[in-house]
Amino acid sequence: MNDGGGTKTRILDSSEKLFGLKGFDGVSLRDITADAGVNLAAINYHFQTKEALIDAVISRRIEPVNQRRYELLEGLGPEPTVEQIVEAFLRPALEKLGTANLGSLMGRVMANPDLFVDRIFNVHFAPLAERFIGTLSKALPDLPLTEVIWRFHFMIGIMSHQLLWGGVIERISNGLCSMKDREALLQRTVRFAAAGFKSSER
Amino acid sequence: MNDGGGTKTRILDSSEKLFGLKGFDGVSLRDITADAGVNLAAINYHFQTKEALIDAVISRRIEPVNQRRYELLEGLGPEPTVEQIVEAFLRPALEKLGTANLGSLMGRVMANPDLFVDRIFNVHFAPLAERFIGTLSKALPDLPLTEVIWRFHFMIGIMSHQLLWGGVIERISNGLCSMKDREALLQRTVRFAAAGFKSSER
DNA sequence: GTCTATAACGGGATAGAC
DNA sequence: GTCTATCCCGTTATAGAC
Repeated sequence: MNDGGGTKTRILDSSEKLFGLKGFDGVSLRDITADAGVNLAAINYHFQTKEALIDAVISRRIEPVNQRRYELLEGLGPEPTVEQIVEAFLRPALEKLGTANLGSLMGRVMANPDLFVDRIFNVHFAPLAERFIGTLSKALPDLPLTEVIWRFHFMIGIMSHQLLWGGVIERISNGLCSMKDREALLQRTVRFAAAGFKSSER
Repeated sequence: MNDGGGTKTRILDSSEKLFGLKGFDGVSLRDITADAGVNLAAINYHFQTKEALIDAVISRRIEPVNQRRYELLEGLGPEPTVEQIVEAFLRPALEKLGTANLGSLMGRVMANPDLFVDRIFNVHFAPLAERFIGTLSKALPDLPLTEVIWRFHFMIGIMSHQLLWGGVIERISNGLCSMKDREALLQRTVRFAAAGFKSSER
């Protein structure tokens, strides 16, 4: 249950949690009102439609994360290493999405390309992706742009999977892999992805 | 539309296609009957419930892929390289899942951990994962088992994302990245993942 | 095995009082 | 802004004729 903040915020918080847990189609507006302790009509009053609610839930979290990515990238100096660029991209996702169910929420977004490629990806991610791909290209001058883009997608795949499976990864690894130490997880991921980026083209 | 094979096969084929395109919750039994050209009651006759239909759709495709993975792994000889092991895992996914919408179907599975971790993952993937992780551990004797498992998950993430976003990746990269040359894509993915596996632990 | 018809239910959205 | 009550639609599943 969720009883902090105003009605609108409580709706967003509960939606975020439930969407992350069960997917967008898997959660009804009635599920949300029950969790948020608000009336069904309040959702339509504040957000008109379910689709608009979904967009509001996502946008509220994407922008701070991407803002932080820009900040970290710009704080790197003129000739950043691949490791630093990769970390600038991944750290905010683990930091800001680490609490609550934001991780699985973003995982749900990445898991629905057809649904979000126009509404979310092209709006919120495309400019950011271009910026990071450009910076990576400079740090990897021998790698063709096409190859950089592919590898950027590989990195996004690692991140999405981590966000989605974070909740069960400890269980299916018999307790060996824990998400608790986020800094260690980040460094582990950065090493893997950076090594991939720096590998020879053939 | 789909008009080959018997009723049961047509239902499976259409389900596979539509589930891949729109997700399990996003497709109604009526969508399936319309595409398959069969009657609504035929689904209940052959599969009883929607959940059982989903499981049947998935199981029909998972086992041949995993069988091929075992075959490739066993064909490698006593001391395979990391590249060879990674390729043995990834190739069947791209080969057998390359046609139709099998790719996005498997992506949907990987995108729903809570739904499938018990029904699918633990049943079909767990033994396979253990086998591959063991083989990778032998090829990477200095890497702790925990680290091998983490990196195995990173690889799965790359694969899942590729399966899910394959359909839109060409569009969002302005035509630069194409899924058409599957062999090139496979080699590109193997290089990236193998480099990640072989990177130093810290 | 395959159809029509329908039951039984839950979904999103809205009207209108307060 | 928040409530109750309700509309209307699509959903899964089933009954029963053929």
